[in-house]
Amino acid sequence: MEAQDPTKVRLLEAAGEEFADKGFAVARVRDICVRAAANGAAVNYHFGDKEQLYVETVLSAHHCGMDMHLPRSEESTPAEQLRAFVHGFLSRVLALGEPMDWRHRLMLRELIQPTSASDVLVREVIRPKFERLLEILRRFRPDAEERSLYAMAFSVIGQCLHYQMGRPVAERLIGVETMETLDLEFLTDHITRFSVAALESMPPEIAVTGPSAQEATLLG
Amino acid sequence: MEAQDPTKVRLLEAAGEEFADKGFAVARVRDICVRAAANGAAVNYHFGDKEQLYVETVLSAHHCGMDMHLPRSEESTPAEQLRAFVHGFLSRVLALGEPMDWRHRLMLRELIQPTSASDVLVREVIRPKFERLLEILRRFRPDAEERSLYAMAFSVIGQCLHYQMGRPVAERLIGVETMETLDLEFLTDHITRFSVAALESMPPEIAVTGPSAQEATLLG
DNA sequence: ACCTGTTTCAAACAGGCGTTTCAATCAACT
DNA sequence: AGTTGATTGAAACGCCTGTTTGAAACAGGT
Repeated sequence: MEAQDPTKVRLLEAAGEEFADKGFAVARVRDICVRAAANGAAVNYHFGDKEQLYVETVLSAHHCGMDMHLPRSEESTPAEQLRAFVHGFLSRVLALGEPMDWRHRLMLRELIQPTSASDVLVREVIRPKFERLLEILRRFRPDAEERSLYAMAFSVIGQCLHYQMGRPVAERLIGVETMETLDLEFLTDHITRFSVAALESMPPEIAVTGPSAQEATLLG
Repeated sequence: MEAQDPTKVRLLEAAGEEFADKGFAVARVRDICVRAAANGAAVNYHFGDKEQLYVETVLSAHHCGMDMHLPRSEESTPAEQLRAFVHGFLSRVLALGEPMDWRHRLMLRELIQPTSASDVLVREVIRPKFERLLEILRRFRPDAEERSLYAMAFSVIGQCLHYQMGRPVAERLIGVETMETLDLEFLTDHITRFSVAALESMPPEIAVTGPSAQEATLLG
C-alpha cells in the first residue's frame, strides 16, 4: 500500500481486498490494519466499528467501480444494443486480476448474501442497469407481458453472472485452460447470439387462464 | 427435531440448516446443538470438531439429496429431453421451504466457495449432470465444436442457477409477490422455450481465422 | 448386583476477536 | 515557544467462540 495515501483510504482499500476475499464474518480487522500499515485502533477511530467500515467499503466500491456508460443511441438495432449491454456487463463481471478487482468480488458477495449495504446498491447500481435491459428487451418483444420480460432479463443476466458465480465449478468441469479460452470476446459473442436468437424466434408465452392450464404446459 | 432420532443424525440435520443459512464461519456450534436439542459437547463427541461436522454434513447432503433420475429415453425429442433436464434442475434449485431444503442451499454455497468437500461433490453429482446436458445439446447441434457446446451448457445452467443465486436481488427488483409468480412451471416453460429457440436458430459460430486458430484445430 | 463401555451433561477453559483506553506524536495557528 | 486539536501507538479489556473436562446417567452382558 502506498504510504503517502491518508490512512482512511488505505484502510478502505485494504478492507476491500480483505472483505472481498473472506467475507464480512471471516475477515479480521487486525489483518486489514496490517495490510493498510495502520494501527489496530485506526479502524475504530476513522469508521467507528467493523460494520460501518464494511458499509463504507461497499459504497466506495460501487461509486467508482460499477457505473457503466449507457450508449443511449436509439438509432442502433436492438441486437447491437443487447451486445453492448452484454459486453459491458461481462467486462465488469469477468474483470479478473485488475487493480479494481476486489470491487466486483465484493459486490457479488452482496448480491448473493445481502446485507444492509445492498439496499443502496440495488437502488443506485443494479436497478438502472435492469431497467436499461428491460428497454432493450421491449424492442425485441413489444407484445410480451411484464412477467415474461422479467424472465427474459433474468435469462440474459443469468448467463452472464454464471461466469463469475460458477467459475470454480466450471473450471473443474472443463479444465482451467479450456475455461480461459472462453474470454470476453467469445462470451460476448456467444451470449448475444444465443439470446438474440431466442428473443427473435421463441414462441409467444402460453396464456395461463386457469389452474388446469399449468398442467397442460407440463405435458407440452 | 424429532427426539426419537439418535443424536448424531439430529446434529447432522441441525448443522445442515445452520450451515446452509449462515455458512461455515458464521454458524455457531452452540446454535446447532440447541437446534438439535443436544448438549454442547455432543458435536465434539460425535464428530471431533466443527470442521469434520461440516464435511460430513456436506457429504450427507449430496448422498441422498441431489441425485436426479435421468430419463434416458432416446426416443423423446431433444426439446423434450431439455425440458425434462431444466425441470429437474429447477425443481432442485427452487426447492425452498421444503424439508430437504438446506441440502441444496448448502451445496450451492459449496459451488460458489469451494472447500475440500466440493471435490467429491463435482465428481459425483455435478459432472454426471453436466455430461447429460452435453449429450442433449449435441443432439441440437451435432456440428458445434466443444467450446461452443460448453458455452451453451453454461447458458442453460446459468439461467437456472440465477433463480437461486440472484433471488435476493431479483426480489428487490421486481417485488416478492411478482417473483412468486415465477414458479416452477412457468420458469421451466420459459427457460426451455428460450433455450430451444436459441439452440435451433442461432447462427453458427464465427470461424476464428487469426492466431488463435491453432486452438481451434486442437479442439477438432 | 456388578462391571463395562457408551453416551450425556453442566461447567469451565484457552484463544481469538472487536473494541477501548490513554498516553504519545504530529500539524497548525497565536 | 506554547497551545490546541486531530491522529497514531502499544497495550489491555471484555466478550464470544470452539473445545475440553470429569462426573453422572444409561445400556447390555455376566
